[in-house]
Amino acid sequence: MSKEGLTPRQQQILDLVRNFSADNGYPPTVRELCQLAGVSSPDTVQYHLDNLRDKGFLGEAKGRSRGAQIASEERVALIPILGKVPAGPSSGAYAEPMGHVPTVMDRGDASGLFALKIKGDSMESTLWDGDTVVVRWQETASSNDVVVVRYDDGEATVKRLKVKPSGLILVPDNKVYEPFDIGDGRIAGKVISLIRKL
Amino acid sequence: MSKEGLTPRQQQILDLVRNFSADNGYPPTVRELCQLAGVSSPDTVQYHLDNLRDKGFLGEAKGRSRGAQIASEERVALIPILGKVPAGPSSGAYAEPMGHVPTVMDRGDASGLFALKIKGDSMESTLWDGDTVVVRWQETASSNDVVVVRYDDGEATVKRLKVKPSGLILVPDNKVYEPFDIGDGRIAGKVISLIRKL
DNA sequence: ATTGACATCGTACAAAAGTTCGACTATAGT
DNA sequence: ACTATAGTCGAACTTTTGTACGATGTCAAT
Repeated sequence: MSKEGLTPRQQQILDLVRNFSADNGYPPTVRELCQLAGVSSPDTVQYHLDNLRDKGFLGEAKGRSRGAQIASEERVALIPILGKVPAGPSSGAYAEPMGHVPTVMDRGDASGLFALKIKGDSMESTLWDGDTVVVRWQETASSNDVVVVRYDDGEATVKRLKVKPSGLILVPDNKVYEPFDIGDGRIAGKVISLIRKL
Repeated sequence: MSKEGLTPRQQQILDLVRNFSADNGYPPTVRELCQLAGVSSPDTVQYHLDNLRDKGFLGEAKGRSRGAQIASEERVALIPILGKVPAGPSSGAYAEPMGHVPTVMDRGDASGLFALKIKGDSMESTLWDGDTVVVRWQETASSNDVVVVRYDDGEATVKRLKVKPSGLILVPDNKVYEPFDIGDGRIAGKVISLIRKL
């Protein structure tokens, strides 16, 4: 549990696991690690693996093949990039999205997340054309949150939310555009993160 | 090779592999997929796996346990977040970084990449305090590239580069600060991508 | 009616892989 | 000297796991 004080050997084994996983897409076996680390006995590696698990650097997958998986805080989920905003979190079971965005699974799982490509300049200075945003499914949000709003015709838009007594207002960060009432739109999610290629 | 025309069943199996991998940190075994897909014969799953490999959706790891790894274009590498810019790409063998940033391995591997946390407002409007940037190790860059410059005392800075006949100029995007000569600094890398939590 | 793609089944087998055991070495602290 | 920690070894054992085989069923097109 300590998360502190890895011996040099443990550090090395952990790095080996990380690199192997990144290179191959799956963790190494005990014996593959033997080779990589230059030791001859599987038990030697197993010994270090057990310690790394105890300290929380590896997930609890003892007994399974290639069970030397990196701990979940460091693990990564691929969240789908949706072209349009679909009906809801549970939809689109087997539909192929535009691509995937890797996200660290900091707090629990990533099943409530999706990504969108930004088109247009209505949120300019905050969000640029071509940016990718990560969105969490939620039907309510607070003032100044950047939200995804879905309309019945399937169209979706990303705007900054203002909660007024009169109702919900959507304001484009780009001053060239005018704020407008949400109308029959509904909040689909909140933008929590931005990825931009420079 | 076609990458097109997945049958519904193949689509489902592929999704199962993706979800399992994201949940567990390693791909499923043939028999685990049997359960997930609701079929009883390992050969049925194997049959679909072979097809998915042929079409390029899965990597070539036939014969190995848990060899149903997602194709490398969709795979992810964890690149280290370095507090300070170290000596070079080959350094810091077993040093533990501040954290990791997931990145899709679009073009080959991600070993030439690292990440930095932005501090200060000198690049404001482009880069905000707290942003994480992904940097590719390289010692040269072009005008208008955002670069990481390293000084002999170990200090590093992120600025926009201007190549002038008189030499290299570093210009902060924030107009409050003045451009200055690179001095004895050297280019360590180029900022290629930006990740911002909102 | 027949062909071909798609999909499945159950069984069997050989290789891969996690685990365990007892013993051993080296180092540092008490 | 004694002891605890870290690390290693090699062999044996038990599952797990990928693979192969032969047979069957469905459905659409020819």
